[in-house]
Amino acid sequence: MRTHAAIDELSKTYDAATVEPRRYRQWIEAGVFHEEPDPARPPFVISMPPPNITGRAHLGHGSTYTSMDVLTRYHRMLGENAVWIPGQDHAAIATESVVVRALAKEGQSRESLGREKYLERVWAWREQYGGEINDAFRRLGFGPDWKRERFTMDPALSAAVVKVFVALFREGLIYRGTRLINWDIKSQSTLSDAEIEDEERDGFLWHIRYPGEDGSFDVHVATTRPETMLGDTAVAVHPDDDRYRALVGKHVRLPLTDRTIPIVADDSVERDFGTGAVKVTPAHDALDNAIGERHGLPMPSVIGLDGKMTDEVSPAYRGLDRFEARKAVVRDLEAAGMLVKTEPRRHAVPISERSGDIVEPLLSLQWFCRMAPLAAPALQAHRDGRLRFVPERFGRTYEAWLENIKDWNVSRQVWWGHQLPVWYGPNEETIVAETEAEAHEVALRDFGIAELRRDPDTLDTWFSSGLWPFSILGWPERTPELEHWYPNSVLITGREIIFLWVARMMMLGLKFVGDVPFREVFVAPLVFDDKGRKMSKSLGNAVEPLDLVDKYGADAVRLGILRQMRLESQELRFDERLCEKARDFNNKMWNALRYAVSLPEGLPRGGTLPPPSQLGLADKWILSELRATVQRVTAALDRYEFGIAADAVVEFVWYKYCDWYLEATKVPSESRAAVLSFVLNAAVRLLHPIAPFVTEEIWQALPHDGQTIVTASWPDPEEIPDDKAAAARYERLRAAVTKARDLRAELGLAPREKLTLEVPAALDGGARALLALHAHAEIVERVASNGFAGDPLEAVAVRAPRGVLAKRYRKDAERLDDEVGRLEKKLSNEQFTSKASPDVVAKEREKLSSYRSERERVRELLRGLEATGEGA
RNA sequence: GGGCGAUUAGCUCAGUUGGGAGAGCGGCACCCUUACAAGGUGAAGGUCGGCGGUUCGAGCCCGUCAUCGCCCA
Repeated sequence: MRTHAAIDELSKTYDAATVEPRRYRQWIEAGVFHEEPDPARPPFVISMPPPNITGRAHLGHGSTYTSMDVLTRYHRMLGENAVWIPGQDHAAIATESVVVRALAKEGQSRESLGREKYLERVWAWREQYGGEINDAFRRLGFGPDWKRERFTMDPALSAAVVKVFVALFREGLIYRGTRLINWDIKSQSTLSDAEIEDEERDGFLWHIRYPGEDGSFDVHVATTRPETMLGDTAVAVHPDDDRYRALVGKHVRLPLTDRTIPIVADDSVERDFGTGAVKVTPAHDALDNAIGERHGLPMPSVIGLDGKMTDEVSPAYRGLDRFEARKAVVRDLEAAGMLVKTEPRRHAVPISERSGDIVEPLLSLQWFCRMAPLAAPALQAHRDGRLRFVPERFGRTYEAWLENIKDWNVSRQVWWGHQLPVWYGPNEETIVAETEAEAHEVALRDFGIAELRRDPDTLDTWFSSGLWPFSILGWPERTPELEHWYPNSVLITGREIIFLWVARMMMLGLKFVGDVPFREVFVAPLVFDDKGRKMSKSLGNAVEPLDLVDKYGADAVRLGILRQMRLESQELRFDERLCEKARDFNNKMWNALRYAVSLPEGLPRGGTLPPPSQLGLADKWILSELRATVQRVTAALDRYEFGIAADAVVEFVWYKYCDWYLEATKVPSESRAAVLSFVLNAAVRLLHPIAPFVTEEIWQALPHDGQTIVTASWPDPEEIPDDKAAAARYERLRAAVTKARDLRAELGLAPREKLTLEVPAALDGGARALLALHAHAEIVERVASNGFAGDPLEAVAVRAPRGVLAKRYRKDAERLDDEVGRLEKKLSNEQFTSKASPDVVAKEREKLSSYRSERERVRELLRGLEATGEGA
């Protein structure tokens, strides 16, 4: 396919808004993102972390999801069997709260509708709004294999969930029990740690006196939650704390109750907190619960699921809301003379991300998954290198979590999700089965009962996402997809879900498929605003990526963000100016295309270069630079260094290709059209994974092979000529030009006025033409400096009034004196020459001699000035 | 309290195994030079957070302190 557009057919500025939707449509119609498993090619597979159906595109997707798109596109161009599998997460709690809120506006509720009608309603909601984020992804140019899109609630994926649950139950890894969990009172469900955010809030630290049972001592404890004292069952101190050593084993009277509680010694107590003695409320605090477990303490629940005080407390507080109870307790403690003091204190309060309510830790009968047996293989996989984190340090985070793993509360009091495959008989007989029919069979066989009710709870959303890398490939069937694409090549995610998600996929993948779900985990940086604050809805500083796409185009948003990405940095500071700059760059590249197609001789067919004998100095230089750029970009992408890769292309295209090579071709040559076209074609392929649209548009307008740049091949550095001597010579020419431009300003010459350059007679015509062009100069021969032995380019000088030149040369000479002096001193240092590596010493000697000869040149020019006394 | 990361020009960031610091933006000067003003050319701007150590030599390695951020408890 070839298109030779005349320059006036191409708009003067690149118009992303019209190009992007058109190109995306073409890609979809051509099916370029779809792959079938092909054992003949190496696989490259990424499972898209499924966004919530309630989710919206945010800038975080700019770094993580763009990285996935870039890698998939890059590996596709390398000829691999590259696929990026998309999908969505049903997001139980988030979706439920959205739908319940909508129902509330109609005066309805889950219960008033009934489970079946309610679920229909949620599905309808999903149909209507669940696709929004995919539309956003398309606008961002993402190219996953849409035909393979999966949803965690798809029948096949739901069946996988049930299968895993039943298998884990039968192995004794899933059990039902009463444990401390995070309770969201407003949404009436348990929460995972990830759904809780600690927020600093103003409160008080109340110091309470617990009198000794025998009246011989008092113990003071401090708390930010005085209402929980009604559920205290001990006071704990550190075993090595001399202040309390004698009291351990004694009892104190718990104020406002008729109970006495023991003083226990426990290592976990912080001696420096408050008085060093802490109240222990095992039913309402995680640390206290652990102490309670260790010491076999009773665990009365004093706050109920409704947030009100339970029957465990005295009638005076019973039924009070937890915050009213706090006031009442403080008031009564004060009246009883048990309140020692009250000090204002800012402290962390756990807030439900879903409801905004203060989370209540409490004891509840729930389903749990025993994690230790699953964690051991996951830990081992990392230790023996089957799993690798990039950057590596996140591997330590992963290990630390697995080493201290706790059982996982998998049940949620939500209706939207995977309902537990659990049935109960009239006497709480518990049956776990893959289907209702099987449950009845088992019930009849094992318990002789026919009447069953199903557990209304659903599974934690992370349970189904933990199966994601293999459930989307068809597990438990041994599909070709599963055979060829598992393990995935890499997982890309943010560090905040290493525990919740990454570790669980590892554990479940190893357990059920028998291998790691992915070989590498790339942890992408979080996106911060330009002031270094984390972007969040609550701060109101989140930037809407689609607004940016409207303003600058998707390519510019992607390029702008990726240029900021660095491997070791945890934060990506976003500034809209980055997108603006990237848009400018796209336009620059676009105009390079306009220039190329406007050459009167036209662009040659086919992508081949003329033989080296027909290449000029500038041609050889730009080709060497291109080759180095290909190597740099390839190496960077292989190391997940997206910022380095993007920078390398931009620097090459803008500051080498456009600023110098393109200018150089304004001296007509036989080779220029072929080289311009070859280099730009390769450059847009290098950039295509990062900026897919503009590169396609340019590639299509250049001579090319194939239907689309999406499936074009990655540039091969071995096919690009590399003439180091020629490249070095062009660098000398560039240096001469830059020097000449320096003097322009001092001469007060306008850019359009011509400079005069004096060159040695020995300088070849090709170099003269390039000098004249780049420096906008007239070339005259200077007879004076014919004795110069080096490259005549080094003897190029500007003709200017004696005073101006003398000033300039003296400044240069001074600088060179400094350099020469520095190196002479260094090289005369016995310590340096004997201890530094011979390599380095040789390099320094070389530098010295080049500075010396440069200084010689300058001195010669100065002498020449003084001898002739000539001006201009 | 424990762990991790950052600190380089006014701002955002580069700086490859240690061999006298770079880019972009902003500000300044000059230019609409026919690919591009979403552009070009040039000049200015830095005790590389502080202190100490290793080394012939430290932005880079080690220690320590300070400030900021993230994670865990």
